[in-house]
Amino acid sequence: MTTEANSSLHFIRQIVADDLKSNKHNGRVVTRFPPEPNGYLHIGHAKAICLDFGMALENNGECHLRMDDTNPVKEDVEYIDSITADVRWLGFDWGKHFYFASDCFGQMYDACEELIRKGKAYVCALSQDDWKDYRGAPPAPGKESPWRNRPVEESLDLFHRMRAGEFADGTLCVRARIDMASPNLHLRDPVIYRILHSDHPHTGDKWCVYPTYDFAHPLEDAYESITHSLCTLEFEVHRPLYDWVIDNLDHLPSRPRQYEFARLNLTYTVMSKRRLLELVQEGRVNGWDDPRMPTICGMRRRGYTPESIRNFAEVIGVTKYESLTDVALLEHCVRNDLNLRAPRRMAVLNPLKLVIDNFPEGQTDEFDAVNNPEDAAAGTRKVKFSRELFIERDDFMENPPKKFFRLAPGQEVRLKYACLVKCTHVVKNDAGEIVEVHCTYDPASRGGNSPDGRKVKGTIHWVSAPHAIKAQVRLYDRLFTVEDPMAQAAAEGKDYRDYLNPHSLEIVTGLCEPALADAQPGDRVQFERIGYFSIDPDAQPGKLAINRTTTLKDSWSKMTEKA
RNA sequence: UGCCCGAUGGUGUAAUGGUAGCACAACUGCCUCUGGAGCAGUUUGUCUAGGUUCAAAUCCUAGUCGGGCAACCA
Repeated sequence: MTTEANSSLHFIRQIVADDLKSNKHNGRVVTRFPPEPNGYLHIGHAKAICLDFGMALENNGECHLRMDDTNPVKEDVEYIDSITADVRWLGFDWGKHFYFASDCFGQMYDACEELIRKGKAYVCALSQDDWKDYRGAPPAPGKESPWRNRPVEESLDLFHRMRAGEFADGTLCVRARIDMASPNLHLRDPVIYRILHSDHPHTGDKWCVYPTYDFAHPLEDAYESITHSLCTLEFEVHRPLYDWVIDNLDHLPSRPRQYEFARLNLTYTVMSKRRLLELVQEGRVNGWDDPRMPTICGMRRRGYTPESIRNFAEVIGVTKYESLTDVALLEHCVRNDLNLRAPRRMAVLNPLKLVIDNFPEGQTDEFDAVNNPEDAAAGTRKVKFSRELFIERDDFMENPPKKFFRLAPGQEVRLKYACLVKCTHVVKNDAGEIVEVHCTYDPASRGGNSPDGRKVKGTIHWVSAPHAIKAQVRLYDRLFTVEDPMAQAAAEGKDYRDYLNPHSLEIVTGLCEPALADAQPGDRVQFERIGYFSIDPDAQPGKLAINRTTTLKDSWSKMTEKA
């Protein structure tokens, strides 16, 4: 699919273009996507991935995939595989540039030593609580740590012994010696190395001291010769520290720059790793890849295509303004994509029996059905037809309003691809519910044409009762009932979970045309007049499970809602 | 509160001192063997006040509002 966006020159593209023009990095563009392996990737990450890889792709550069694993307490190998799989699925290739920040722990340790030797860092023994007092609150300057002027040799010795495991967690740390009076708190002697007696998912028990993000990140970027280090807005105030680290170390292979853009927020969902983790752990959803989750694996399972997500990332743009994007835009992107590629099938999700009284019992007919009206190459298929069919309960009304074009007593309708039928009467059960609709068909209308050119406004889908196959169909809807669950919760003094949509998943047994029997997990189809669906990996041979990706636009339901 | 960042229709964005445009959403109409898709059209916008300029969404100043930071998280 071609991108529908006009690929605007957003500010990051502008910066890269300018740098290329001024030959700032000798014509190179090297970016990186640096996830911390402590959670699953979501649509917000997809935006960042598309940006990071996109800038490289557009400029003949390279984009590295780097596990930012500097905190063993929070990270787990479990996440590494899912992250690489998700990035790959989105369609990006990091080539040989797959890195771990932890592979550079040795160099970072040396860099920290260099700072100490230069008198630009020191080992501090202040407790975390005391440190808070010393750092001070914004308007007033902080107080210097009593260890700030510790002799270099002593700091060096302590640092070595920290590494040797002589001290307990939190007893000592290394701080950069910057400026306790800075209005930017991040410059008031920030911690750059801390003691963590914790096995690391990647380096095992090799280390018990670990660099903090603020120290490690600029170094990782420099070691990999990153030219444009793109991150989200909350790191803006960290940039002076990022630059300080780069500026105060010798022999760094490159001089990377950090640029910040606004993260993605989407309506009717939450995006923070912590919230998503809660939803999973509390069983509010069925795992990280629950199709209601905004995770990449969830969206994949829901039936989203990588193309639609990439296109979405392009359409929403890149700015420094924190906004809330309407999920309708995402849905538009997937419809737009699937409309062109998803084969059409017929399925009835809320069945009502339809009997054609003038069609011989036990006889079967067969009609040609178009697989995709948007793609002639998709060809046609045969659909079986018989005296007893199922139609959608919504497609029949005993007492229809004026503009109801579907089936009603005395009204004629087209059974898609098959023939015209006219309703003669209905059969009800003791409770007064309609259990059967009886029709007669016009034998001259084979294939669904009206031989005398009479107008038949309604066309409905159907399945042949004896030929239909059952499927568990999962109808997914938005996870929350309000646009911004976090903001609403804060405003109303509630919890975001209070706004979980109790109808975000409805499971029904659908009756599908026989062609669905061949469907494989991951296949996407459009059920005519209903929506786009994807075969779930849960599907067993003969036991289909199907997820609704999104509904089709439905102007009839819009009319009835208004009435 | 101090520092940093930002503000263009309902939403997301473009306009790089020179006609405020695009997409989504909404609404009309046309068309249709998906009330889908498609086509045509309509409605709605530069936070406020000053200034610079022939000309300001754009530059300057002040204000207002919103976001971020104040973990030995990232």
